[in-house]
Amino acid sequence: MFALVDCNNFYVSCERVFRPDLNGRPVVVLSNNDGCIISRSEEAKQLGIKMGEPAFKIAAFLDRHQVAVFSSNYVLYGDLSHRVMRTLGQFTPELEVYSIDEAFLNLAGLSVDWVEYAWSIRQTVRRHIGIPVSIGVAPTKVLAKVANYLAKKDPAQAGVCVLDQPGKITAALKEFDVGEVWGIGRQYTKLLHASGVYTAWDFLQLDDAWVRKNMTVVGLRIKKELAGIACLEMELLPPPKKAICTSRSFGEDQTELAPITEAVATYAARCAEKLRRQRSCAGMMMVFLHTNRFKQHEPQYARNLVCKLPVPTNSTIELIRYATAALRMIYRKGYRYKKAGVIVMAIEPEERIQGALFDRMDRAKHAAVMRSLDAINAKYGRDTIKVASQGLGGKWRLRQERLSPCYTTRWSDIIKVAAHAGACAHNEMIKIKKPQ
DNA sequence: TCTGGGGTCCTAGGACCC
DNA sequence: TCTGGGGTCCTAGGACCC
Repeated sequence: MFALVDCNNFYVSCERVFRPDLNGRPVVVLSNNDGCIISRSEEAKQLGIKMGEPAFKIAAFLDRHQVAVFSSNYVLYGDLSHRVMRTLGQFTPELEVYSIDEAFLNLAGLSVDWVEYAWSIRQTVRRHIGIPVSIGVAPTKVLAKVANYLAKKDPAQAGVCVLDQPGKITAALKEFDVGEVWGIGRQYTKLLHASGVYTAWDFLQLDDAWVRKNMTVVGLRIKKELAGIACLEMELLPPPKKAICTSRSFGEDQTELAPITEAVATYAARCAEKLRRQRSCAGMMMVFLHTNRFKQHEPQYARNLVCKLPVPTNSTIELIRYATAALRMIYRKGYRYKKAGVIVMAIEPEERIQGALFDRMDRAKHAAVMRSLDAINAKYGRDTIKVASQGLGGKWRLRQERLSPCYTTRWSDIIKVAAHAGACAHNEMIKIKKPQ
């Protein structure tokens, strides 16, 4: 049996952990640059606010309904996610962290009552971290996803759904929209509807050969999993990434090369950090730059440049050098740029890179410098030491006008609890003071 | 004024190898 | 009528996930 544990409205729930006054109120979290709605509380969903909606289009609506709006605070969400995962690890020998807010637990070998076990997981996470979760339990990962979906949607399930009997599974699949099945996206849904397939149960009745032909082996695997045959294994260690991308929209449109160079240097530095964290080097790099495609009346320009590096590297200094050189080659004056990014590819393990005969870089020295840089920044905070071309900040940086404090990761943001004189008279033992 | 960011897997077809 | 057999690597495009 597998359990899928999924945090409810995760980003919103993170914001509420330290703001209990927001419980029962509509709350939303915005994407980077305060662009789109990416997380909604139940109350916000009930108001009809849609996922992915651009915030500026519904600004007046949000105001009118007194919706609490937050910029995304990934430092906070990442930290709370770690804490949730650590707690989940106590309930299984095999934990797969599937995303920032989801994990699979392998329950094989446990002889427990599934419903009770799921309940205790739920209550423990709630008590330790303050985040509500939904739990689906079933014999395969895809079925666990189905169960999780039901746990979330059906209030009668109260956050837990166990599909452990063939009869229960069949009954669930007969009611289950095929488009909600994990791995079946918009295109396949369209295709299936055209073939008269509307529920997960209908899908199970299809011929294997048809599924294989029209939906590749991926579709076939989903079908087997729905039939209760486990094809997807637990992935206990995240495999190293094959490509790493760092890209951002600018806080404001940019026209000059200098600020864009700072941005691209910063993105390259982030890519280098990510490479070093997984102990690998990149052999190729792509830099891209484009204008705002939504502004159709303005001249549009989009270009990218791929370059092969002489020797695979994860040195911030070297990656910045190539990235800014590539940028100079694709930058054209006379456009209003919205976004740029750096992608590193052809990634190989650090200890297995192919040298070059005429390489004149002192790679050992770079590696030593990077180790120091990482150690200092880990201790004193990101970018305590950085390469000068990254700049000291500018209008290209993200707009984050409604950022919450980093309650759990920054000394100055930790909540202060102060006892007030005469508190008892006011029947108010403690008062929580919000940091600015 | 204003529209996110970061990934994976699979297939088909072409070029090439012995 | 028929044309050898067995491979790899790379790319572009399409699907999906959070």
